[in-house]
Amino acid sequence: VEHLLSHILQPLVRQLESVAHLSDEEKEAVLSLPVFVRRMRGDNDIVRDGDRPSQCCIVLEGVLYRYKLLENGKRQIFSFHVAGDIPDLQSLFLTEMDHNLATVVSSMVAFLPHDAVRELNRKHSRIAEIFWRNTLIDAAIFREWIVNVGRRSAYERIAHLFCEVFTKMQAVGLCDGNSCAFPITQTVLGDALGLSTVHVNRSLQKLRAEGLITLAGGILTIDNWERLKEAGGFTPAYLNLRPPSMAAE
Amino acid sequence: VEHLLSHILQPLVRQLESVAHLSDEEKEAVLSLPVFVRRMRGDNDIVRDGDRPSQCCIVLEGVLYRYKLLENGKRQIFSFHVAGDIPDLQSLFLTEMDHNLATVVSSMVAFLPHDAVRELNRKHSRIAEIFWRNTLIDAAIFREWIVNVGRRSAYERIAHLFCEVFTKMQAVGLCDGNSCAFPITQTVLGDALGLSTVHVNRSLQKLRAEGLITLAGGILTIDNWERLKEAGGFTPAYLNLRPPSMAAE
DNA sequence: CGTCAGTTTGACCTAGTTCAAGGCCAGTGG
DNA sequence: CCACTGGCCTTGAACTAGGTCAAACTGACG
Repeated sequence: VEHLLSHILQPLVRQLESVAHLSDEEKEAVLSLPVFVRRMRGDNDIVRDGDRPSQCCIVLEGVLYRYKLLENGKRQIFSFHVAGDIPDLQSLFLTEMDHNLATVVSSMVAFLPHDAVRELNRKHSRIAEIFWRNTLIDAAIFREWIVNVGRRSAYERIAHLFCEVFTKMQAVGLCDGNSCAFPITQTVLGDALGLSTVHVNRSLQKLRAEGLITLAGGILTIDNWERLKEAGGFTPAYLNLRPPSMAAE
Repeated sequence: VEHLLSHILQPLVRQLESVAHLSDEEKEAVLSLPVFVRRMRGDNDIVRDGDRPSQCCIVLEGVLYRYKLLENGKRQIFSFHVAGDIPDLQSLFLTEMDHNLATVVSSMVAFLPHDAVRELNRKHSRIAEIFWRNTLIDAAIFREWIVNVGRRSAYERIAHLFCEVFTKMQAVGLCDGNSCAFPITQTVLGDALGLSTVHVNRSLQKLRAEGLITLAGGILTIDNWERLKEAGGFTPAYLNLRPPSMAAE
């Protein structure tokens, strides 16, 4: 078991376990996927709108994000991804990318051929189900993102995003107490929330002034979880995480 | 073949064929799914946030929509569904609903037990793939919806939504020339686009004044497709429709 | 003919944008 | 060791897209 814990794809297993139970055999199967690992500098596209990738990628370290660019130069971001996530699993069945995938900061990424995933799915229908489930959770997060951008104020949007990111990271063991890495500039934050940088800045200050969070040096600290949750109208059900007790097992 | 064309689930087959090819055997398998059909009045919930449905539903006629309600009473809609759509296929793997599904107008809905879908998936892995693919397209539409709400003006948002709805309906043969049914009130439109009713009204008038569309009596007519597309920044790639030539076959 | 749901209009208001300028590092190169 | 970048964050002032409230209008339907 020792070698499993130190395996390079361990973050993937941890992520899968945050939403479903895996047998030892299934873990073994996942870990033996043939991947090609690459470190990438920050702010770099990995896959672009219009590409037809033949592999999907797994975040091992760092942060990725997905976005679209409009004709007028505006950018909309619709997800952030941390260690263990497979941000472009959808490319397995949607041949042409309809958006871009890029690094926020320097990251380690594993590339996994579609064929290998397909074979894994064929052999382990349970894993295929979990992958499918993962893409469905992705969609559930998009739905909530729509609510966030469509119906919440700037202040609420930011609070909500912080809750979501923190909860997801906690589920895969990437938090340290009530802090987690959050190396995201205010400009990027604005593009994720449909806001201008200036207004993100001001709303952020309000969040700080009210003692809900601390955000500095790329570290987000939740100073008052209850009030932050309330401010963002956050309810974690849509993330479909296993209850912590089960996840612990 | 005659009985196939008049089969009650024919709209489902047509929808599946708009995104993937189906063999005769596969069509037969889909059509023989055991469903329970029900007509529902307009503006009625079918499944609610928090429910744990054991079936999913297929629109046979009419229009459904999915939405969430916020604590403060605001509503955000994130999709409309027409004949052939399976709006809550995700409930197959996400046990608890994170949103509501309701009728816009009086509609005919077929209910399909999860067990039957699972069995179909097991027997026909190609169909399972197509279903998966369908949920991925759902997610792609959500992504574009985020862009719409996050980064486009009211005028652009409405134009974009019209393009999307029209294109989707055309793909399943629900348009009549450059017109299609669009029995959606301005209030509902506002909740879909993150706008107030008043502002939807004014933007709509602009769209009309410029001769891009006609919308009256629940019928949407596209008067200038090119300019409407441009106004909404619409590019249909994300819908992952098969090219019309293939779909025709 | 009244009612009810939906649309339209007007007037006023505010959350958020835009533009432009400073401030604050951390890193680089002399 | 210091000056000089170049990101990023912060601030201020003016502006505008869109929201809110409230009333009038329209048409369908019993």
